[in-house]
Amino acid sequence: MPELPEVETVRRGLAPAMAGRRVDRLELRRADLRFPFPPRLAERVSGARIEALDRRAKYLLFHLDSGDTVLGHLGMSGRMSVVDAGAAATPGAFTHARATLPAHDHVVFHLETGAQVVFNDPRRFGYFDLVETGALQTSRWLADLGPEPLSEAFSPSHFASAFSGRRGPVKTALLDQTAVAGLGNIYVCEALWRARISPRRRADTAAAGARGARLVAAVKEVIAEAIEAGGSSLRDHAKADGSLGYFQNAHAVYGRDGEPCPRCADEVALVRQSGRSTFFCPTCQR
DNA sequence: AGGGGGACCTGTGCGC
DNA sequence: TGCGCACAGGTCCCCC
Repeated sequence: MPELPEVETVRRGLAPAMAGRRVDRLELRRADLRFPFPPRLAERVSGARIEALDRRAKYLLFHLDSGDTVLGHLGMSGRMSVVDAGAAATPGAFTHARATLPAHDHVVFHLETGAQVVFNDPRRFGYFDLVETGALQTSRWLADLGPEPLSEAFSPSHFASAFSGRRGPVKTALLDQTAVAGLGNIYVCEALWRARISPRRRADTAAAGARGARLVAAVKEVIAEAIEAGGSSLRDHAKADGSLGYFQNAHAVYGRDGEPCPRCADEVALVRQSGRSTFFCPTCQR
């Protein structure tokens, strides 16, 4: 599920249920996810009020009135769903409303309203940490991130200098979160297609001059449109209420190998770069 | 420093 | 119908 647009979609879905609410109890149903939970996490969150929900790159940030922030990452298969007070009171409705296996419900925020926010993650690549809000930007999670793609800081000049001297393929470089943060496999493939740049092109030449400006613009467009669409729902739901995003219908190349390129009608190709699938049109991406 | 590969997990879909 | 393999939206760590 989770690249920046999916995480932003989750944030928007959770905010009405969580912002301004007190957490009666944080329930941890196992000792760890990808990493061990920080010491006394449940005690330090239970009883605190969530002042605001924020997002940085693919991280969810739950700012507490205690001065701490819960930082969460969804990994590959993590999702967060709101189960409202009525449904939570009815065991059958509880699981039915979310269409996920309760076996992988690892963390539950029990809110003062009676609503529950459930973190479900079959693969357990997701994780939570607790960081002093004032130290967030320098924390190990956020310190090295590049700018948000939709910010002015992600400009052609920033991009060109961030990739200067990088001779590896631009596809791989874009997945590295230090030049621009929040992109993953789907949106990198889609942005390169829009910019008509080959994923195999050297990063430094892809990010320079007119090409670089095209790529920056393409990244911004793709990310903005995907957020607007509620993200991409590939094999499960993206949204906090269990409904589907629909940006997957707008994918030009991702997951469409063998289909005609929407621009030139030649066949979309699938190659492997650094162990990950890359979809692109070899004819109109150069 | 940059780049590649393996590791971490479970679920699913496909070919035989 | 069943089995085994490849693959999945991420990123961390080790190695060259």
